[in-house]
Amino acid sequence: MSRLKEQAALLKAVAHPVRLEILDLLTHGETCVQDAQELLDVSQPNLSQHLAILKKAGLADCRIEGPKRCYFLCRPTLVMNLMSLLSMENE
Amino acid sequence: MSRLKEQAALLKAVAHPVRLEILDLLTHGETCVQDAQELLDVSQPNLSQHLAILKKAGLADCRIEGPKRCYFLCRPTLVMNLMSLLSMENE
DNA sequence: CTGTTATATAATAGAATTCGAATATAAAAG
DNA sequence: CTTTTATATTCGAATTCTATTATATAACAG
Repeated sequence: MSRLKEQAALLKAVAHPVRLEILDLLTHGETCVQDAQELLDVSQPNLSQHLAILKKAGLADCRIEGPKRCYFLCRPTLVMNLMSLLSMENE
Repeated sequence: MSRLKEQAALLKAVAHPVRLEILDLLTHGETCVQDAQELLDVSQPNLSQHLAILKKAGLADCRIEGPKRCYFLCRPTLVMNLMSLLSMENE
């Protein structure tokens, strides 16, 4: 049952349109917040909040590079498989 | 972007431990509410609510059989693939 | 009809999510 | 130092989710 809770928590972290978009971005490679913001039409604080949620869920992490944070996927295969599942019209 | 919202909505419907358990049950075949309740440790009204959420998300539907409702998966392949993704420890 | 079984719906209260606004931090530039 | 750039954190209000309780509906039995 705690297994189910973990799985549900993971799904909850993904279950948001902006976070899906972030994850999709990250499948194309490491991205810093600034670059993501230009592509995503979200405010900077809100983007930070979403990134924090993904990080907490163990899906993303970041590397510090000067004043920038470069985010990347921790479980790229999982994310990519999930995305491809979602993108199938039927089944 | 509305595509993303739809995908997020689908994930949200799945992102709950009880609903994950229900979906898992349904992968084993059609199940009536009564039988599900015995296996799931949820109250009858709560179970009905969760089933309604899955139905609304287009993941499940039911067949009326006398006083019983037999629930089944509308997109079994999607659900099964999702479950198997979630059950992998890494990746 | 009346009661019983199986399920759904409505109402509510409390918890959690969401986003915007303001503020904080930390690195680098000057 | 002071300012600027890049990002994070905090707070609060609005919304949404969740579970419980109570009530409703629908089919069937007697």
